[in-house]
Amino acid sequence: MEITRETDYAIRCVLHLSEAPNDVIMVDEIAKAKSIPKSFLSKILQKLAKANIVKSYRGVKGGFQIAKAPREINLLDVIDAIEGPVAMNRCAVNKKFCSLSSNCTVHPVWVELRKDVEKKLKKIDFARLIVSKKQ
Amino acid sequence: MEITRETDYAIRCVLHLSEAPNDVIMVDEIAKAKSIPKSFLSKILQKLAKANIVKSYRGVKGGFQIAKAPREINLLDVIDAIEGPVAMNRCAVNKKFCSLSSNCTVHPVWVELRKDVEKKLKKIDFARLIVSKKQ
DNA sequence: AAAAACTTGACAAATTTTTTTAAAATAGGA
DNA sequence: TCCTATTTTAAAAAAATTTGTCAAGTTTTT
Repeated sequence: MEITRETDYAIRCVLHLSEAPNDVIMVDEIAKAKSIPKSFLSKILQKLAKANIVKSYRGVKGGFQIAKAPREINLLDVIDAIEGPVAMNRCAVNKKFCSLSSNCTVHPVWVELRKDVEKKLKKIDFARLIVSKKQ
Repeated sequence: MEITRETDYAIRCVLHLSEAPNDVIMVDEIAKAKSIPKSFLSKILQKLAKANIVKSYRGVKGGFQIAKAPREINLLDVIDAIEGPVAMNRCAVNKKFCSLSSNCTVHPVWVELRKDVEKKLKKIDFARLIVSKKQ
């Protein structure tokens, strides 16, 4: 029941960009600052760009920049961008995965737990994560 | 952020055994009843046995039986037995995995979320899961 | 035109999950 | 007691997923 390495990297990356919202930063710099394999990070940034969390600029002087105010981005946004919908069990997203379907008494537990976790993750925005760093 | 297939199987299995606490049931029967690959289930049952959630009997007339009252076993017990300590991020269990260690502002979020999820899972015992089935 | 930097897709390595196979143990009967 | 069918146990193999790499292509600035 863990987030993946990829998601962890994505969060670090958004954190880095959030700390300098006005700067366009190269993949290489983020990779070094946050100890993330560069080519893997490139891919992650693509997903974040598609989710409109970061903007990309190509060519010389290119790089990535946060696409909106850090307080407008929360942990759930990033996790969703990378992993897709959060679920504890695949059947909590799509019931066809639940071979026992209708009479599965555990199913509702996953659904509720999922809602709970989502609610919590939505509360943590990146402005807050930066602030707590400065303390 | 999902539980594994293995954990899902383990829960179904404990559920099956909880429904007949006085019976010793063969792997094969559980496997068929709950749509779990038989040999994979064997492995899962070993882990459950080590965690003292089920008892095993070998030889002819052998099989598995629930080791304590269903109300004494909760979802967290089973997940812990299979996956080890629940964490959202590996660094929430052991800080040495967190390359950014001391100044990682996300770390406390995982720790708290973990506590939350554990608390919820601990509340769901198998007596309850059976009851809701009968309704 | 050349250099710098992102984009994309294919591929490879590592890890985890699932399945298969062979070994060990036991109840029960000859 | 000893054999055998039955069942668990354990190790190994296969499949799937995750993580990481690389190279060719595209865009932008100088």
